Amino acid sequence: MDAIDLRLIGLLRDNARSSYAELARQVGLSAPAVHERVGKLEAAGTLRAYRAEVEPEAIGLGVTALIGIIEDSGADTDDVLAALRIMPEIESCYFMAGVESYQLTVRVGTIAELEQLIVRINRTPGVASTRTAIALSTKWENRPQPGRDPAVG
Amino acid sequence: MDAIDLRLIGLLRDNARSSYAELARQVGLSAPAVHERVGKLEAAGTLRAYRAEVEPEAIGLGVTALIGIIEDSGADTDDVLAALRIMPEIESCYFMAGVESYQLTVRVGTIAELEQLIVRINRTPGVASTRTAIALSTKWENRPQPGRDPAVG
DNA sequence: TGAAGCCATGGATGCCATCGACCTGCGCCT
DNA sequence: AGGCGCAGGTCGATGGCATCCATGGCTTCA
Repeated sequence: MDAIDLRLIGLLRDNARSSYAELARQVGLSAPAVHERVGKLEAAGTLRAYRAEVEPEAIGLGVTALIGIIEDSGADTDDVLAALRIMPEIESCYFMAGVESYQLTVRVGTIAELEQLIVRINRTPGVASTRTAIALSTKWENRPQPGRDPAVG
Repeated sequence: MDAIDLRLIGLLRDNARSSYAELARQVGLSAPAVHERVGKLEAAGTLRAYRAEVEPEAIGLGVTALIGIIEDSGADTDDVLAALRIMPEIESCYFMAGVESYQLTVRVGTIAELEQLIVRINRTPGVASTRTAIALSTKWENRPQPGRDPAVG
């Protein structure tokens, strides 16, 4: 992980469909060298995936909400997590410090679907209560931040 | 926007670096046809960007937190937003219904940096108070959800 | 029923991914 | 000090891919 790797990561975060030739021009190496570096970053798990970012409204997912979950005192966290994992509407799931054990980002088509989702989560064994906040608008999402050398950090 | 477009979007959300030839095989069309469809989806803004998903720890961003912001009663929302926008640590920013006007996802390297960021946000004119919750672990993030035809939704 | 437009097909062409061979600089061992 | 081995680079070749263009079919609307 050196400065060139960080630049490659930055370039791929800006445009994951860049060709290796293009990346090579940008960082001043040959295409095979870039190919090998990117392959190693993928193998190391640093580059996890390449994803298209889609306008949610265009695919019928116009409602975004954040849901906090308070667990029952005796809840089995693994069971709760497994139940959450199979709900496709849950885009992100963080295990949090604080009263609310989980914080979810969810995406559905309509307020009615959001209601059904909340009911389903509340019925999940181990879930004591939920707190939902609806996003009126998304100012920005998943904005890439320039990486730093973790050794320096 | 038909079923094939939705499948193309799904394939690109799973792997944004798929070649057009590969996409064509998956959906049963020719490569030029896929090329044209994807181009139109990009032009329409449905496909916004292609991004590499990076392990945050590997680029020195191991601390994730969610911050809620309560605005001053007389705050100019545009000014607050502009101040937030120039903070690179803020990965996502939603304008919310409820007491907390904004909900942020932030990513920093250390708890000390998180503290500095919170101070900076609290000092921003128009910000009355903030509430921060730290993510102990990320169960999953940005999991793609199968799209639906928005006309049906 | 006819015409027009949209869209897929198939071929051609130049660029790209990718493999193998070789080179170079550095650290280590003798 | 000198040579060995390795990590990581360039170069060249080749097969596949992106992309443009001309052609032809299907649908839709008058």
